[in-house]
Amino acid sequence: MNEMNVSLTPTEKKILQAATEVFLEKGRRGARMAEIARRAGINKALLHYYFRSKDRLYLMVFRLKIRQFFDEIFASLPQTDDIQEFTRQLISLYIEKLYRHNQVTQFILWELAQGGEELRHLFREALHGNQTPRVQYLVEKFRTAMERGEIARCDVVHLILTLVGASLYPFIAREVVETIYPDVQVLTPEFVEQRKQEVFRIVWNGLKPRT
Amino acid sequence: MNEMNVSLTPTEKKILQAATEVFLEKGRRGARMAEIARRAGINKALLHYYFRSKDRLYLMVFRLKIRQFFDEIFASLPQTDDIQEFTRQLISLYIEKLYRHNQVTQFILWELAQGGEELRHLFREALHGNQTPRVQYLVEKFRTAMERGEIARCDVVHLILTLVGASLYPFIAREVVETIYPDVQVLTPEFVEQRKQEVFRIVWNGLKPRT
DNA sequence: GTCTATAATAAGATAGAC
DNA sequence: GTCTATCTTATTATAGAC
Repeated sequence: MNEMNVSLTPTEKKILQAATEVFLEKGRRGARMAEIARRAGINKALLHYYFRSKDRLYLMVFRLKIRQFFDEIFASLPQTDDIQEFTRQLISLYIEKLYRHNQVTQFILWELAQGGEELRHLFREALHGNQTPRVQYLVEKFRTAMERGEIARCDVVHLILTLVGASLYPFIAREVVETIYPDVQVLTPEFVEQRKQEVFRIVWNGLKPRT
Repeated sequence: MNEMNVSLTPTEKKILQAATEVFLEKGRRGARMAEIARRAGINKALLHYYFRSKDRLYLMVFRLKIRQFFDEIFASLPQTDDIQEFTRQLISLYIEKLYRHNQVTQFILWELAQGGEELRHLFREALHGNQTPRVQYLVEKFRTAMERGEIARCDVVHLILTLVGASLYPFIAREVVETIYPDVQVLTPEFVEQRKQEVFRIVWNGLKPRT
């Protein structure tokens, strides 16, 4: 689950591993090259030999993780034509990925806190690049269902904001949530399953055709 | 809207103002004392004269803002006994505060990214201190309504996670959201009103008694 | 490729004059 | 209270030997 891309030398892998850890814990600015070197079992000079600067190293780590995350999601989009089932599986997939790629949610948090510039960059790239068909597939799916009257006409943007916000929040605010509700353990299969069901229930309530 | 507490000297106010700006932009570690001093129109020595260290200054700024935020919310909790109306007003109040105290959401983001230690501290303080009655007022309100059958029995924790997540997300991911949906402007009265309605609609769907 | 040593500078904190 | 000058340490980055 933690492998970096193959076709990297063992040293590069060690560095990326260590860098990931430190950037996650301390953030882009708070991270220290010396600590990354220490955890990778090498020295600072070698970091610069391989990645030239702290900034380049950060971008390498960050983009690798985020791309991997979204690639996995788009690679396994549900195929069913039943829009209710599609929605259920989509939410389940998204929350499952948030759960399994916990590092990614942490990176997203850091990025958002800094203004999200790198995230915007990646999104623009994805939207203008070869990800476009996959993104459009999603939008088309809902648009078609809406035209067919299989789901209610509604503001799709707000619905997506609700879906993403409700899914993401427990993972990014994990420590706080677990403090306020001591019997909640976010990173457990049980909680994740409950969350999938709850988000689907609430989103589908907002989608299903008015009767 | 931006005033710091009164009973502060003009210099202290200037410092807190400047510190707030810089900590918001750069985060706790990324912020530079020299820049805070420059924006406050003074020099570094004076910062330490008033606040002893960067850490103390940060905590002062952070706690001031967050306390003010939650105090305002708890001070104006809706009073109605109609649970539907109560829920509507509660969501409206929360989103309105997120909108008006945009700096607070930014601080919350930074804090969460760092693991939320300071936030946890404040919550524990609030839960064990004189805020307890107000917090319990909220919980009791929903519990009572549930016992009376005015709302469906459901997992209140998940409902609150949905409420908070759906409300908070557009504000913390503003830059990204506005990149993906170029016609959305989060910090406008129009969007804020739409969001209030949407979150209420979706939450109430999850609350209203099964028929 | 990997290391040691060191440069160059950035940053928090303080001393001491006024 | 406020300033200038300075200390001390941390930190990124590089030079140069092996």
